[in-house]
Amino acid sequence: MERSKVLSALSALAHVSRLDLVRLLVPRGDEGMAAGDIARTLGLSASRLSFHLSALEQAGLIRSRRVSRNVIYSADLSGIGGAISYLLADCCMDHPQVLACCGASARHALHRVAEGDAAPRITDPESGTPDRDR
Amino acid sequence: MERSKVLSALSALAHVSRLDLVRLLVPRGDEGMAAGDIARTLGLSASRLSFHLSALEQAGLIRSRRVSRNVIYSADLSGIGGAISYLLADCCMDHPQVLACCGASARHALHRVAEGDAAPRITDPESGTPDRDR
DNA sequence: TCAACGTTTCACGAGTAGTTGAAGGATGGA
DNA sequence: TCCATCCTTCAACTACTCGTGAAACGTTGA
Repeated sequence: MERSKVLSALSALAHVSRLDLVRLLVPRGDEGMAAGDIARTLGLSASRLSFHLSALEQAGLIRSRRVSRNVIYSADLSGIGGAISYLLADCCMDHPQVLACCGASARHALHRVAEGDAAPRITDPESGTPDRDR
Repeated sequence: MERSKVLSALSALAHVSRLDLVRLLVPRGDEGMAAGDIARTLGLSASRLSFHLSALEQAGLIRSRRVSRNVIYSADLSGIGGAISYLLADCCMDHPQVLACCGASARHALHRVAEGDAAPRITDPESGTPDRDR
C-alpha cells in the first residue's frame, strides 16, 4: 500500500464519527447498511454523514453500491487491513513489542486464519475492483 | 486503550512528517535520537520538528528524556502497539479478512510472540533497518 | 557570570477540515 | 407525469492545523 493512501486512511480514521462508522460497518461485512439507517443509528444529519462516508470511501476504507433508492455502504476489509498492515510492517518493521500489544485475541484469530478459516478473497482493490458504483 | 487516545494517535500519525518520525525512531528502540539529529535527518526546521514531536508525545507514541543539552526522543512501542491493537480488535473485531491483510511477516512474528519469544531484544538499530532517507 | 548551543514557544498568515441548511439529482410508486 | 423518498452537493461560516521566523528557555563550559 502506498504511503499517500495510508496517510489518507489514517486521517480518515482520525475522527470520532468516521471511526464509529467503520466500527458499525465492519461486523456487517459485505451486507453493509443503507446510508439512511447509518444516519439514524449514529444520530448524524444526512449531509454530514454523506460527507464522512465519501471521505472514508475516497480513503479506500469503505465502498458503496446503489440498491434501488438506497445506497448501501460496506467496509472494505482489505483497505482497512492494508492500512493496519502498513503501520505494523512498513512503519514498525513488525517489531515484536508492537506485535505483542496486539493481544491474545488477534493471536487467536491469526491461528484461525492460518488454519484456513479466513474469508475468501483478500486481493488488492486497485487491480480487481471495477465498477460497482458510477 | 481509550477511544480519545486512539483518535489522537491516529491524527498524530496522519501526517507525512510524523509518520516519517515514527519510522525513524522505531528501529532505534530505547536508544532513540536527539532532536537536532532528527531535524537534520528529515530536513525539518527546529521549530517544525518540535511541534511534530510534541504532537506525537502528547498522543503517547513517543517519549523524551533530556541528556545534557540534547533531548532524546524514542518510540513508545506500547503506545504505538496499543493504537494498532485498538484498530484490529475494538474497531475491526479481529476480523479474519483484516488480519489476513497483515501479511505473512506479521503472522510469523505473532506466532513467535504466541510461543513466548516476545520482546526480548528491542534495540536492533543499524542491522536491518531499511531507512530510505538518511 | 556570560556566551554558545540545542530546543521550545510564540505570533502571524495561509490553507484545510468540519458543520449546517438549502438546493439538486436519482429512483420508485401512483 | 407528478410526488415522495433517499442521498449528495453546494455555499457560507467557524475552527483547526500547518509552516515560518523570531524570541525565549535551559544547559554547558569558560
